[in-house]
Amino acid sequence: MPNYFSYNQSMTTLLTWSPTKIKAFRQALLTWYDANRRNLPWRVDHDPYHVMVSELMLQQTQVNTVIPYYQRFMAAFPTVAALAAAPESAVLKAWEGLGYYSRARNLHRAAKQLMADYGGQWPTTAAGLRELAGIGPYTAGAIASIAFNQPEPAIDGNAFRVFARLFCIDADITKPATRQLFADLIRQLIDPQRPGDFNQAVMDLGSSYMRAKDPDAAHSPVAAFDESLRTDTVLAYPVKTKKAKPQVVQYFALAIHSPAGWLLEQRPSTGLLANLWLMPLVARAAWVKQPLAEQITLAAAEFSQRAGHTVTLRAAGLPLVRHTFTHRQWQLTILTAETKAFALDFLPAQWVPSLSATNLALPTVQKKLTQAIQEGQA
DNA sequence: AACCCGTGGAT
DNA sequence: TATCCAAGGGT
Repeated sequence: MPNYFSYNQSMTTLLTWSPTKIKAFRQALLTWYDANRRNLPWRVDHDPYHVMVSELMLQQTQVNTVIPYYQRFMAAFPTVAALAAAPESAVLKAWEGLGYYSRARNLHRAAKQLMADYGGQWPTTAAGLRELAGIGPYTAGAIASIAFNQPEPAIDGNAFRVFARLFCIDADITKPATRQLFADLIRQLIDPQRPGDFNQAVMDLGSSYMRAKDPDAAHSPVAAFDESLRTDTVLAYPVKTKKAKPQVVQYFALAIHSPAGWLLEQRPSTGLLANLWLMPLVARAAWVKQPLAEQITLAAAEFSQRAGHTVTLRAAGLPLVRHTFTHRQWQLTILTAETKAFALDFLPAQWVPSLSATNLALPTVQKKLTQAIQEGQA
């Protein structure tokens, strides 16, 4: 069966719907949305700051996960000006546990841009919004349409899935070039009177009747427009290539304790968990074939050199801590050291009296380490 | 273009 | 348990 769209064809000539059908689609979608829209904390108004914070948090993150973070973030940073004035450490602490921490740093950067470069005046077009840190094609379209009533598509995973099914589009949505295909289509479908509601309705549709797993396309408000339903191919869309498995990396995690507390090291300002705080790690890859006792001696030597202070490390006898990121799985073997409170002149590090009550932003993997250590002490 | 960047829920 | 995935952006 031929698809309505193929990878190298122009969308303009392939939208087979009549103007009448397009209007009927908009009405079916928006009527359903008006009666069934989710009540979400960032939907109480169309304030661009509220939209921006919610959209950044919602990138690759589920709605239910975001809600409490959004509430706390708004309480801590009620306005763009407040966010711009805050230290990055406070912003990261508010983001702690939400993941993809570059989003928090970009959001902070965008707030500073708005205050410093734009005099607090928001750009109101998608192209203008794209100049702000952390705002890509999706988020620019979302803010432009929701906050500024611009007829811009907001093409997230929901929109890809919804329109791939409605039109049986088999282009691979993981390929950047495919976005243009969908954008050309959605620009013709979007309701020029209510673009923000149109985009949000597509998202609500994509998280309910047209969800990825266990959809209920037959009862969707746009079932009559759904070519994949008509051809019984709903689950064939969208087409996407699979992700690679995360690679395993082994480290020693150093639980170094002194009268001043536990030692936490700040991660580098780029890369994984940038600027967050974590017990010092020592890579084991170069030593994997050596006996454990030898590895511990080598790890102590390496860390002592880094810290400018000699420590003696011991196996803690605690369970291996595993933590999986998008592209890596860490396997952490905890080593312990009891030491005096040496000066931290050579490490971006701090002594913290309590691992569970600190103003430093801790990634989830550190919380797993903390839990393993506390259970070992109990 | 291909790869990097977190986390928790669902199955 | 393993896998997928959820309102993507940066480089």
